[in-house]
Amino acid sequence: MADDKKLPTRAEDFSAWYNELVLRAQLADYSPVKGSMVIRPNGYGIWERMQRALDDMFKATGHENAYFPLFIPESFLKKEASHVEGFAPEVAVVTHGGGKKLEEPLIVRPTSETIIYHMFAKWTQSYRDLPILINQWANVVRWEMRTRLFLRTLEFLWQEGHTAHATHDEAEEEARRMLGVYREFMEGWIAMPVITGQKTESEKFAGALRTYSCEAMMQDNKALQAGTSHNLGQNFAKAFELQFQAESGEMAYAWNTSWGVSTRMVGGMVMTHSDDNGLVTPPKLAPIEVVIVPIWKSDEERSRVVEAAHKVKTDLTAWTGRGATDRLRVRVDDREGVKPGAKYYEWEMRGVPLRLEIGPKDLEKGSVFSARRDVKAKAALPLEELPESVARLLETIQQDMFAAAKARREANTHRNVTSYAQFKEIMEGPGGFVYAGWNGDAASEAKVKEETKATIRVIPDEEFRSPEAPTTCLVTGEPATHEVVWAKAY
RNA sequence: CGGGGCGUAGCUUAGCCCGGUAGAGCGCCUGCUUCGGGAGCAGGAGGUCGGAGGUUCGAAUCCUCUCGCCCCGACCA
Repeated sequence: MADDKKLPTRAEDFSAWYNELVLRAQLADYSPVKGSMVIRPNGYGIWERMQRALDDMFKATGHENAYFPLFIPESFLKKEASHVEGFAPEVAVVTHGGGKKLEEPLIVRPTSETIIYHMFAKWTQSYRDLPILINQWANVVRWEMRTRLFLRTLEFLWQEGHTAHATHDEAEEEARRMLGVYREFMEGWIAMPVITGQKTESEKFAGALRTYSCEAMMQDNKALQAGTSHNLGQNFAKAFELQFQAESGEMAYAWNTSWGVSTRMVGGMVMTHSDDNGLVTPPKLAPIEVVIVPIWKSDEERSRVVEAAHKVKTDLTAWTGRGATDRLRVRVDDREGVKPGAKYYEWEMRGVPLRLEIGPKDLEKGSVFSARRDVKAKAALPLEELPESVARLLETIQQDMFAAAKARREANTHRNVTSYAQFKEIMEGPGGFVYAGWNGDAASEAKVKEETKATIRVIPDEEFRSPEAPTTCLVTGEPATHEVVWAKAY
């Protein structure tokens, strides 16, 4: 009986834990259409905070928002050979409109490269029109066979940046810059450490020259690709005749990049930080940072304590120490008929980072009682300078969550793995990230995937590489051309 | 699309084998007492048993068809 109030635990069934948590924390709910979901206010509030932070970062790096339509002529998808090959199986096609069969079917965008570069071509004549730095916030549709809340659904929300440049190097710089922006966001806001690097040929985006990605480790030791940035080269420019006249007078094809992150990050946040009691949200993304629970026995106490609770909320939200527009996000739970303990469990399930309890004893002492969501730590905070101490505590929580996630990743990262037998043991057992040598051959990559389900997540950027580069390929024993990170992935 | 499982109240489900007209827990509503880690008592609302057809005096239960969902595998941010 008490058991149906508890979540399945991560240890006994990670996947059941995740699904149940997403529903119970009211992040999302299943919609009547198989494979799609409703994002509820609790979940959407987190997404909105993600959007705002990222959007500011995109603007700061010179991008502007625009909006391109949902429907794309089917013929557009076919113009770039590897792109159509990559996406055709998962595209939803509209064949009828207004009660009539359409002359040309429309596809529902799985991504917008084709329509965007078609438009860019229309807008570009000279090198003076470049670069074009555009972002759009949109929904996209990919008809997946197997779906999971936030991680893979038929429709999802994302942003896709699309840029056009005069030179390869400029495009390359842009692709790398945005990868850096993603990393900064994931680590600074989601408190989710990531490894950055380049994707192998077999894992790169259909139509790209090179794909870079941010890879995070979830609590089941599986990798989550949390964001990607592509140098598209001139593939789309050629397919859509995106040309410009260079300073020299000659015509040249533009160089493009595209980069995106999605509501999948909400799933990443859940699987990085949450525990068996429910959601744990990093303060910076929490729609509610502080919940105040008043505690009383008699009616007389109730009126005093509830009044004090609202006064504390007012003091906290009026404080401008984080800037006039970044106020503390506070909620008072003064519902009657629900006992304090029940409220604690409820707000813990919903992931509120900090709880303040205010009862008669606290009022006497001139303090409130605080409880952190991320760790079991409780302490009295003096009412004097409460906003400052609350803000400090939230900042500490944010940092501690990042540190804990990073420590967990490191503890489950294996380096100096040279024997394939040892590798198999790791993948069949605890899993995690394995740094190892690779001969650069897609065949050895495919063999490992076939035999262990693990794939090369990324060819890591320099700062993540081992002090001594592996010299032999994990699979074949041949000389290694790269050090790569292997893991099972979502 | 293959293999496995399941549809009974908002949720979890009992009943089905052996037909007799639906019961529980949680949640919800009202009232009183409670309230520093998931409250108690009393009263109450809520179900064409996924849908269609058949067998039968009678179907949640037996038969046929159908729809949907979940899990496992083949595709993927």
